[in-house]
Amino acid sequence: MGRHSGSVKQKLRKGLWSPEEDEKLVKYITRFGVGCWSSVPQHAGLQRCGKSCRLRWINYLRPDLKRGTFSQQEENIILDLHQVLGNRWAQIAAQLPGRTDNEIKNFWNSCLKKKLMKQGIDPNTHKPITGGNAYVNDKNVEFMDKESGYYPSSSSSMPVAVELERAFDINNGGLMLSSSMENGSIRDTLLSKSVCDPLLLAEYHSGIDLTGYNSNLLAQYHQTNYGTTSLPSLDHQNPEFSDHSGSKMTTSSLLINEGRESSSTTNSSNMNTGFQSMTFEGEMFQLNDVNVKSEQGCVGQWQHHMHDVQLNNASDVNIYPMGSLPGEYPDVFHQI
DNA sequence: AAAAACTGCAACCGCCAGATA
DNA sequence: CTATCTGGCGGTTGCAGTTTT
Repeated sequence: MGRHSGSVKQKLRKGLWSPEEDEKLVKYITRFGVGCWSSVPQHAGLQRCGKSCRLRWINYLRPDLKRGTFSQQEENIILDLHQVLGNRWAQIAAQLPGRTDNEIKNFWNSCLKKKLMKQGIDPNTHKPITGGNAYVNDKNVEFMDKESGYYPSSSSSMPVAVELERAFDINNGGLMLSSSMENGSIRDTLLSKSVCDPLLLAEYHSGIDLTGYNSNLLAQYHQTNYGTTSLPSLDHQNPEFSDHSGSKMTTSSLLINEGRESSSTTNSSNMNTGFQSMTFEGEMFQLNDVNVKSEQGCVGQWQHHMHDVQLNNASDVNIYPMGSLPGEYPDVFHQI
């Protein structure tokens, strides 16, 4: 196989890089750029394998590395993305400019993992470790890090998957976090969809930028994945709504007051629940499924399946993106 | 003060997929 | 089509520095 291949049997150096070696590598890459790594050691005068040179450059010598401690925002992004992507460090690193997969992996293993466990959250599943169910209302505080403000009860920066998970576990009008997997993990749910845009979800939800699609982070994501920073307008989205019989809603616009329980269509009180439901004309609506497809980098379609509800006339209901408040983002979704 | 335990992180290892001969 | 090469990735190790006993 290709591993450790090469005719040169001369002894290669291992272990930590010396400043002299770093200098040689930097000089070479600066002058000739990154190309065939297997030939770099020979040309740069290094007693290392090409793989080692590559790693040293990518993880340490590259000039665009940020280094230093992770910011709270970076930490939140890692947590959100890990929840969706799992240990796909390279993919996570792609969303964090100046950070390497190795750095993020180390940060996760040495810090975030422990932090989550301290909060009673299983770092693998991102679900509460404690047995049985835990009510979210008020009591969810015990799973939060009050100091860092992560998982606040207002849900404004709660990881999207947690929030969505909550949406799946509604019981007798009370919201529950379930430690069982009977409803499937959010990760499974999202990954089972045709295309998923996790960063979009994370950012969309987090309230980093209420205009959602315009942040640099997302622009970079789209540049990386779709070769363009031109971001779609929310106005172009075409959600479809149907009841579980499959018939389309006839509403001109339908409000799913994301992340909050609404006591009326225009009033978003009861902010503590953080699940996706609403009350309209005295009836409670809940989301049982969220299907997020991505077409050319945008959410092309949301599909919300309602249960036990026949919604015939809800023309005065609107839809808001996660994290926004009614009035801040009116009429971004239109019925098709 | 010394030894042990812990922590953070750089680097290595083995596997894999895609490219190329 | 097969074998080989290469780069990329995630898991793991080893070591230096720090903290605790």
